[in-house]
Amino acid sequence: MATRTDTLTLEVVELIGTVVARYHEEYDRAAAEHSLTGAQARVLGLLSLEPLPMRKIAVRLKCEPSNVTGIIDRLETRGLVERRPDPADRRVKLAAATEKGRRTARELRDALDFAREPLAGLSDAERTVLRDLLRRMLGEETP
Amino acid sequence: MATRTDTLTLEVVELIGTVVARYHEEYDRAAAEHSLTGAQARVLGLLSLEPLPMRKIAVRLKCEPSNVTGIIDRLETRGLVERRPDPADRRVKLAAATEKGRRTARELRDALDFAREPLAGLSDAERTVLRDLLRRMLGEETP
DNA sequence: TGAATATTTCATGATGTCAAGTAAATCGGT
DNA sequence: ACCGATTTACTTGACATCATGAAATATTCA
Repeated sequence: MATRTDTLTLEVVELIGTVVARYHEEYDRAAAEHSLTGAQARVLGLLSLEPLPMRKIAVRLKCEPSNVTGIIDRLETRGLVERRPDPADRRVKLAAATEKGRRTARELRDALDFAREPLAGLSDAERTVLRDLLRRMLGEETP
Repeated sequence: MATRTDTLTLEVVELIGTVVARYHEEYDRAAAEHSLTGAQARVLGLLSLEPLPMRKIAVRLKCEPSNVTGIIDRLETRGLVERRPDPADRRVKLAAATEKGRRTARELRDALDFAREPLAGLSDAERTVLRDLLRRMLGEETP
């Protein structure tokens, strides 16, 4: 592969590493302000959009379902999430954000300036270019 | 801030989220192939470049020094890392990759195709643009 | 000598895996 | 349509890793 070790590629790889690190710092910082861990914040964010069965949360998180049990337990203890039965399947438990949970998720989103604030330094045209390059890098087609 | 909620910005933010997720998948997968955790692989990568005092590892990882003790313990048990005294300061212990550790780190690096392989779809000019946009996003100046 | 620094140990909690267990749905053969 | 076997969803328990914070030890520095 011709692109493996040239300086330019390595530079981009390194920059992406920095982006990843910066992203996590911001995310964990915002979560910690609400006394949440990164995993809890992530799940709360998912559930603020729609209730989900435990199993689907595990798929989204790419972890074992047994792990989700604990995360939901801790969010439920704090009144941010509740378990509901699924009327269509009695095996399933739906985890749903409470009103308090949705409020927290909204505050969390607003605090997540990581990619918004630094992006302000780029013009619209530049952001468009960046978007398209990232899309192609991720293997999506530009629609 | 004018850039907070426009569609373009949110798209870019989402793409960056995807990049972060993809990066971790690749990293953890590559680490797991050598029976290493993400944290262990990261530390081993650092130490394959140069020996470091425990304290500096903690700074790089942005965690408590007491945490590093355990990570180095586990790498040392597997013969990938060794602790050496610092001749200049007897309080300090230098963690250094062993020959086996350096070999593992090299294999790990070679397996880390995350950002290299997908980058192959971009031309040199595009990669240059991407590099410069990422740099500016991260607040570095283009030298 | 006294304060600061580097590391470790211990207690604790969150996250992750895996194996086993319970409950409910679904499938296949009669 | 029925019933036993399998699959699916979730929880529990045991265990490893990662992370923090407080306290202990050893060494350096002012």
